[in-house]
Amino acid sequence: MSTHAAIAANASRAVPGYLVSALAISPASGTGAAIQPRNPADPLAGLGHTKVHERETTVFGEGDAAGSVFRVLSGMVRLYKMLPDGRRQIIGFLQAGDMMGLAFAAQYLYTAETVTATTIQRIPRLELDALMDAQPAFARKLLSTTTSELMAAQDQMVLLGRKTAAEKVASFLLRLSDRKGGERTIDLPMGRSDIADHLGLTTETVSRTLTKLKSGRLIRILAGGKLELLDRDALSDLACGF
Amino acid sequence: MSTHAAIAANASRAVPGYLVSALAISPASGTGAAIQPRNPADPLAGLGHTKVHERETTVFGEGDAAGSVFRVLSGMVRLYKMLPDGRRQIIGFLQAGDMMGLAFAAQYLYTAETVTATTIQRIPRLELDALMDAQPAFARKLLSTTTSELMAAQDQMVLLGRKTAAEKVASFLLRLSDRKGGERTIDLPMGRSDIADHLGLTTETVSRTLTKLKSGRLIRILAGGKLELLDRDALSDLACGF
DNA sequence: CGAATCCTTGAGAGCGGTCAAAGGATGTGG
DNA sequence: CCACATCCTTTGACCGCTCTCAAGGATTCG
Repeated sequence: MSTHAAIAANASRAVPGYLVSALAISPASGTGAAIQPRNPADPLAGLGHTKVHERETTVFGEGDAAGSVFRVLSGMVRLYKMLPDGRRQIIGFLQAGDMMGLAFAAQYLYTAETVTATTIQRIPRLELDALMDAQPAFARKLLSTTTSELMAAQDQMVLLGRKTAAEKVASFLLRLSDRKGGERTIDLPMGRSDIADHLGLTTETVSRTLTKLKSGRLIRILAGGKLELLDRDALSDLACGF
Repeated sequence: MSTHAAIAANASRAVPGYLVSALAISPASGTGAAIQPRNPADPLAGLGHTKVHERETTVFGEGDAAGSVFRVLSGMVRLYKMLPDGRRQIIGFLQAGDMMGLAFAAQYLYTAETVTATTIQRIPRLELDALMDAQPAFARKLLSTTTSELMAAQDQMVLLGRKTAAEKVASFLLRLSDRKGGERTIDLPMGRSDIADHLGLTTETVSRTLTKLKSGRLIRILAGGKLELLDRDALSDLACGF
């Protein structure tokens, strides 16, 4: 019951991640805090094996045989699909608490790469299945979380299909902020080309748009890949509701 | 009980939520065949209430209180989200077997309108919850279907973010065909502006692109909103794998 | 500290959007 | 059953947002 309430609360985040197949089990998700590997309230705690991956390395590739699901405990991961000629679409950025590889398919349908050094829990499918059998409530939890991801994916469709470059970038920054609980200062550990491939733009357009937001005093770009939101209301207007 | 917890938590959303998922429960989906209301192999058979909706009518609107989920038994429905200034993104077109309104949110996150006259089964959330409690396998089935929807949503992100107009239209036509089991002749009951708002284009661009495909002998436009795929291989090359 | 990588900025081009109007299809009333 | 009105589609001309190509500058990492 308390577990269910917690999940429902996560599922109802005003602006959940833009991640895919991402499962935010822990209420600490998104605050930058890492998931604790051994938490009695976490059904996945202790399952599988946990490993630290270096920055800019591949966790699994599109088309690889899919035997496990993964959960990010700390750090950041990007998921993407590529067209034959190299065009790339980043499906989402995963942070602490998010899951990936959940599809019921024989192969992974996207590539997962670390952006920063990342701690990842690898859980064999069989263990996850066993957990769902043992705890039917867990299967419902997974359903709820997957549905939230689907909602986020639909928001992303609106962004990609109908928003201008400035609206896309503003939406992206606000999402990152909301994910950190609405903080003014956010991390941008990923490069401009990652942002571009997530928003359906080019690196040049992302850079130009950020410069424009900076000139308009809506944001301030800080050292170390950080960024401060100076005028959240103006950004929100620009974003057209994420 | 679990339902109560979910609803209470959802009611506390700071921002009206966004949408939901579409699922294909029936293997007969997309063949044009209608779902049978009383099929012993269908766990949803006989649940809720079934009604025929006229063409171009609203089933539910974004923001409406969400008390039921719906399943399309025959006909076609479009799901869309709108930006404040009227820009529209069609999330998807639903056919026989597809479900909508599945999000665990207090409000529907998108609008559902019929394209053609459509038979729709309305199932109260409480009945669906009861079914999941009674048949854990059904919850797993819903999870599997929702995951498939998520994969489709990710393909759509690639389409919207990285494909050209011609690639978008070719992908769209091939998807419709595949949904009908790969038939050469497909139905296009929706208007050009519906297609445009699904692909992130304008009606003019959709029209021009179809004309170009017609000139290139890749397709043939038939009377009554039908279309024939003349060169599936060429379309497939164009589409870059959907 | 040095070198590679990434970011920013500029100039110009092109794809798709906008505006406009003619051509067809659909549906309704006479 | 036909005439007319309305809506949708198609086509054309032009525009502008974003992309492409290019180069200088900043940052990061080994």
